[in-house]
Amino acid sequence: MRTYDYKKLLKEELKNPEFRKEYDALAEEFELAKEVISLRLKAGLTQKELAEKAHTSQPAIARLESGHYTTVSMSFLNRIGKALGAMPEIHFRKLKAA
Amino acid sequence: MRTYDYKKLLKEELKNPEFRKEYDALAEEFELAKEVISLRLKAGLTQKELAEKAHTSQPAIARLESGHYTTVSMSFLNRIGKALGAMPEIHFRKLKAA
DNA sequence: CTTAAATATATCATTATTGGTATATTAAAC
DNA sequence: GTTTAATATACCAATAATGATATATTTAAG
Repeated sequence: MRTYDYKKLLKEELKNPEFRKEYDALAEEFELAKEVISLRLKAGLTQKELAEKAHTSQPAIARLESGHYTTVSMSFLNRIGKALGAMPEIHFRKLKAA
Repeated sequence: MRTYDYKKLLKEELKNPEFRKEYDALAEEFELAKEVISLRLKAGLTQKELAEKAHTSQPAIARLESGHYTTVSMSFLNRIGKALGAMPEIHFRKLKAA
């Protein structure tokens, strides 16, 4: 059985310039996935553990963290947020005129 | 047939302290609805017109603007955003420890 | 290497969201 | 008052998102 300390792990990994660069380079559209992953790791939770807290399944968390969240509902995000001690906020950002 | 100038209308209405107060007093959870309404009015669109641009129905817009968006999907918001020249952004805001 | 935990992918049933339509309500113009 | 446009509400069918499960892959420990 592995013993993880994700909090420490992420912290250490972010000190690594290469890891940091790749971490930050993820496209804008994956911001939410990044946030979920980051919050989950900081809370020291595995996907399975978060899934249990949010009353969902590990595969559902994996789907969310994969970054394909164009097909995600606010109610789902609300449950995830609650399990992570956070709340989702949505705002529309104006784009430059076409 | 009424002729509206929503841009002007909202601007004028927001000058009214009472209107302004009520407008701002809407709960945090209605932020998104407020944004949609504001963006739509600034674009000079009716619910029906926005619905057509977003390939949805006027009642669906009304539902969104009513503020009950815990049951709204990102794909729906993406379409609305596109029609309004904006894009939805989601972030998790950390809550104080329970 | 083996083993075990964590994460990712796939499939299908169930449930939630949205579409479509009708109609009610509100508000403005006349 | 009437008429018309805009918005809101209600209902059910169609569709999309999620649940549930199984399994594959990745990663780390030994």
